[in-house]
Amino acid sequence: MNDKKQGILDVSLKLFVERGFHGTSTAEIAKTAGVATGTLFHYFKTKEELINTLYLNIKGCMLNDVKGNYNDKESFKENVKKLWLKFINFGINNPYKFQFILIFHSSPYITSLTKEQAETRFVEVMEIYKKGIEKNEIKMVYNEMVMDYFWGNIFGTVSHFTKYPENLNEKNINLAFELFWDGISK
Amino acid sequence: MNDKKQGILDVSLKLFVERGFHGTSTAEIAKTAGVATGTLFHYFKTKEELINTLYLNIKGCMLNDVKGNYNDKESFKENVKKLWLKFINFGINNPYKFQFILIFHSSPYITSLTKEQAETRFVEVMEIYKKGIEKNEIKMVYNEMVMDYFWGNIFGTVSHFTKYPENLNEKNINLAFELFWDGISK
Amino acid sequence: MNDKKQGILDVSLKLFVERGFHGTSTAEIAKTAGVATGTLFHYFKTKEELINTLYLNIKGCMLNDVKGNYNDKESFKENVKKLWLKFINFGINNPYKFQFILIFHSSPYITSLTKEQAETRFVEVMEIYKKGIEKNEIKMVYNEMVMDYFWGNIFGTVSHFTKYPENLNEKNINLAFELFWDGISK
Amino acid sequence: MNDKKQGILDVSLKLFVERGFHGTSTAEIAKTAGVATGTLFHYFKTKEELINTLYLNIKGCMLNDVKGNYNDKESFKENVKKLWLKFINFGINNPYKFQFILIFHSSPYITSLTKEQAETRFVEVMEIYKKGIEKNEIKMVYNEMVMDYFWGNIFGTVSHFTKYPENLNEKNINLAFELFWDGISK
DNA sequence: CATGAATGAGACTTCATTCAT
DNA sequence: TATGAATGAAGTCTCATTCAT
Repeated sequence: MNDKKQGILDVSLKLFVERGFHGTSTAEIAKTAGVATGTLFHYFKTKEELINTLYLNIKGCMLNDVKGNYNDKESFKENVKKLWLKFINFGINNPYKFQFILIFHSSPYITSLTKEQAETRFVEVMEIYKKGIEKNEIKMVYNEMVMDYFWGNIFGTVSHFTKYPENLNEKNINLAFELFWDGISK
Repeated sequence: MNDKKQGILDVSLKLFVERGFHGTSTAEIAKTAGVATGTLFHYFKTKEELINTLYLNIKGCMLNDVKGNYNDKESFKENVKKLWLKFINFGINNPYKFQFILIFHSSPYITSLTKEQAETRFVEVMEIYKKGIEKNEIKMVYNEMVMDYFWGNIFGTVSHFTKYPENLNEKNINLAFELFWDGISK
Repeated sequence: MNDKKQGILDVSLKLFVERGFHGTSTAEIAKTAGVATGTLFHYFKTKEELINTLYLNIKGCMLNDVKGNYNDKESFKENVKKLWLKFINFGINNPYKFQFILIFHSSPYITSLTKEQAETRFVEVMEIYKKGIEKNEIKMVYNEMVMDYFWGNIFGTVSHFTKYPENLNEKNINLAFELFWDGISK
Repeated sequence: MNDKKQGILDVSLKLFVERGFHGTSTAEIAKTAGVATGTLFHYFKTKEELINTLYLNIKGCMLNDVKGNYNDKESFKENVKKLWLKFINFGINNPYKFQFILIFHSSPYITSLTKEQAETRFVEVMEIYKKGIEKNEIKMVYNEMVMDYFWGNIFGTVSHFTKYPENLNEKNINLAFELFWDGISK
């Protein structure tokens, strides 16, 4: 992707998270990115197109960081932990992107088309839990509740280590995972 | 509190949650509340004072719904469950207020003074967990992590039942609590 | 005159001079005067009526301070000096009133009716210069030019002693008068 | 300078003089200048920046019209008369600019920085009077009083010829100068 | 007489977007 | 591609004035 286009996206991420959609002006995005306002509108027809592109971009980033196949040679718990860790790491290493997803997940500026596009590829990532039920390793809880338990925990854990970076170490990460695991495991 | 003032606050809650701070105009708040724009600014010097007042109000509501003393005649788990349930019920019965807290908890429009005022009274509510550690019923996890585990779970659980209201029944609530409890309990 | 009414007028004078007509709100006048906004409008139907009343008041003050009969026992110069001094003293002792007259003399908020009412009584004060021409003591200059020479000098002299109050003493006042007198006298 | 920017300044001068700072809306300035409101704020960040720029502009105009070197081949009186005339001509030919300076000279909208910038270059223009004292041609009056006598007279004289343009001719101008000259000369 | 809540027009300013260069 | 001057609708907030108490 073009340097200027990418620059605009990078700057937008930071500003949209810090000040919200309407709180960030296209003029400021352009200025911070070091381009003219006209240039911004050359790459993105409207401000909404910009934020929708950004949303897809970021969800794509997260997906890349998080995807991976189930490894039959390891235990189910190991497999779940790997996935959990990838999400946690993504959140810790990309706080702006993580926040962005949280904030704009249910915002009216992201069109339903965009949300749909972003969602489809995630479903397969979550298939892993079906294995857990098959293998009788996790509680008999319906899918949607597992998902929301998972997300709530990811959210809480990432928030925690972002707020208290001094607590971030392997021991505490493992501790946090145990809280999560003991919740869903049988 | 005055009728008109309260009307403005009620309308603001809905609109701020649905469209964000900058996405909601004072003109629209006033119009929806059935008062003149001047009246809004008669009660709140600025839009920021309005949202800060609203924030304190809503945190106050939540606190009222949630507070209560530890009952020594019941088990520790029972006590925790009661607190957890109060939060969940608050979230389910007041989805706008719950969302509002989530969205504006870390927004730049809420001053640090406001946040401070809102926070102080919450600390004591959470003291309950100290009992759990004393009684050796919950895992040896430091305070802040328990809190964030708790909040993440509340967030995930309320989100779940708000998204799928058809799943809301006693059985599922109990299920959700067991996920939470098995996570922190020894 | 009523205490509250007078208070409003006093406060208005100061604020109108410092911030201009539109720069001063009726709310601020009322607040500074220690009355409710409604009270202000009880005494003055509109903001314009207030400033017009004030204008007439102040011109009246100046006239009172300045009037006096020609004394045939003293020289013409003595008579002129007395008049000149009265104006200078009025300006120095009432800087706000003096400024107010300067500023609002040609403003659109003062109606022509008000100006007319204020002007009529001043004409006779100035009749003194006719004596000077009769007595052949001042230059053959037409009336309007004498008036404007006089006013320009009053303005310059008062401005001077207001800006540099440390220079205000009898010697310098006399000096200033000599500058004036040597200009018009033959 | 840009056409539109200059147009805005020209219109502002007229309106600020006729209706005052707060009495003139930016919308009206823009409309009268034939530009959009946004354009006004493209060139001037705020209404105050506009009036400050205007003030510096106008003081610069006056300075240009008025400056000139002392000519040793002519008498001191001739030199003073030339300076005096330049001010009078400026005032008569540019009544709006002259009024503007009078009105906004001591207004709170003009920042002290602006006033300072405008003042510095004027001091040297006035140095001429030092020659008069050296040459023993003018009265022994301290500097500041000469300046204020001068300004008062300029003000009075310009006001006069602006009010009564039918009196404006060489004879009356000379007459007015004699009033001034006889005042300060020995 | 006195109050101050309530009004809505209008003030200053910002902003997404366009278009000639 | 890239620019930034220009636009005018819309935003926040102020203000003179009214009126029920």
